[in-house]
Amino acid sequence: MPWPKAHKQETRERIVAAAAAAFREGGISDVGVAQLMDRAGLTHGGFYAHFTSKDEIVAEAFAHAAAQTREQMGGSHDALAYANKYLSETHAAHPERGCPLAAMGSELVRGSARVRRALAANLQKRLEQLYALVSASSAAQRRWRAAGALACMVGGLTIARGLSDAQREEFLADCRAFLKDTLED
Amino acid sequence: MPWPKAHKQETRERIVAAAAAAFREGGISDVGVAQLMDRAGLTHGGFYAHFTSKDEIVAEAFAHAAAQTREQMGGSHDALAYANKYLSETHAAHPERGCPLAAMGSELVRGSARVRRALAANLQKRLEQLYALVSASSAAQRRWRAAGALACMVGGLTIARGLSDAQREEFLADCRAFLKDTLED
DNA sequence: TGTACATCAGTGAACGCGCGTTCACTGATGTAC
DNA sequence: TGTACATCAGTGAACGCGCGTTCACTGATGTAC
Repeated sequence: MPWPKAHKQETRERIVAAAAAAFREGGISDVGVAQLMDRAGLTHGGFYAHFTSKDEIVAEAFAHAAAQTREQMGGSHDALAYANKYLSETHAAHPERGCPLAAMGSELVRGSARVRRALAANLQKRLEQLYALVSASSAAQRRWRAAGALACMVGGLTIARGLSDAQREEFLADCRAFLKDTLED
Repeated sequence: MPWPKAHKQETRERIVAAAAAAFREGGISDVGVAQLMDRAGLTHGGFYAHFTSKDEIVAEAFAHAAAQTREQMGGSHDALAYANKYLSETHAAHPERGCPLAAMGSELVRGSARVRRALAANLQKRLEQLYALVSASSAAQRRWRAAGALACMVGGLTIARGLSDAQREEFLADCRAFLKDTLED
């Protein structure tokens, strides 16, 4: 065993992390294998020693980003704090380390079966995370509040990123006020 | 004047309409000039007699799609009817003739200055359209309800499109229930 | 402890392909007489 | 009314380029003796 056995696994994880950032920043179609390998400090030829295709790493990078976002948001004490953190200027300014649904949502939904499976699985986890945080008077209300709040966060952040500074600030503030008004009762 | 003077303008509009459908269906980066010209019934070489670059038609196609969506949604009598139509199975099944924010939102926000200008202008019109339909007890509440409802619709539809049939139906229904609960009072 | 060796992670040149864009051309058209 | 002509919308071959992917190789490593 000429190399430490954890070495290849570590490199693979480094590539996945680099891809997760690169795709969120530049989009899936517009970021090439060479770019993401460069970002991981490697040359493009080595990619296929770790992955069978670009599609494979798209699915893995998405799952990585989704897990990262879940962890970042996990510390929130209630749904409102969660939403305020998600719909913050900081999150809007840093797609490369933020929610992959907002950063590359419309590209993901056109993805392969593999990508869509990853999407469905991670969406489920995010809904459960929110479900545990929202207050409601019935299980049904709790479920639709989790779904609606997530939809509002993802759509709100996506749209906000397309706006100028002043417009973005107002739009994010309006989305936060909307959820505060809705979830607090 | 060897050709009817309206002819070129008509062809141009046909290309814009074809592009608006093609980009919403396949994404901006993944749809080429040749594909959208083919969809308009023309050969790719003629593209540059009408547009200076692909970027130019991205902005125009987005504006076209946004106007189309505004018209389609314009008949709604209140905000809830609007939301129900937007978050319908039909809309989810037909991105190519639906809202461009949901179909290609994450690609648009990374677009050129020209694309982002078109995005900001059309977002403003959509917010005004919703602003006129929502009920609220203050101007501020009215504004954030329009913004929040739009965010929820765009995010909800985008996410729904990535899910399997059964999951999608439930998620859309939850988003509709959320907005019904929120906007009706 | 030092050296020869086998392993395999990573390199970089090369592949066919489709992209956005250019341009010399073709041929359908309305006008002039 | 019929024909010659000028216009220019649309054609299709060609361009350089970067893409995803392949592969012969290099060289850093742990092991055997």
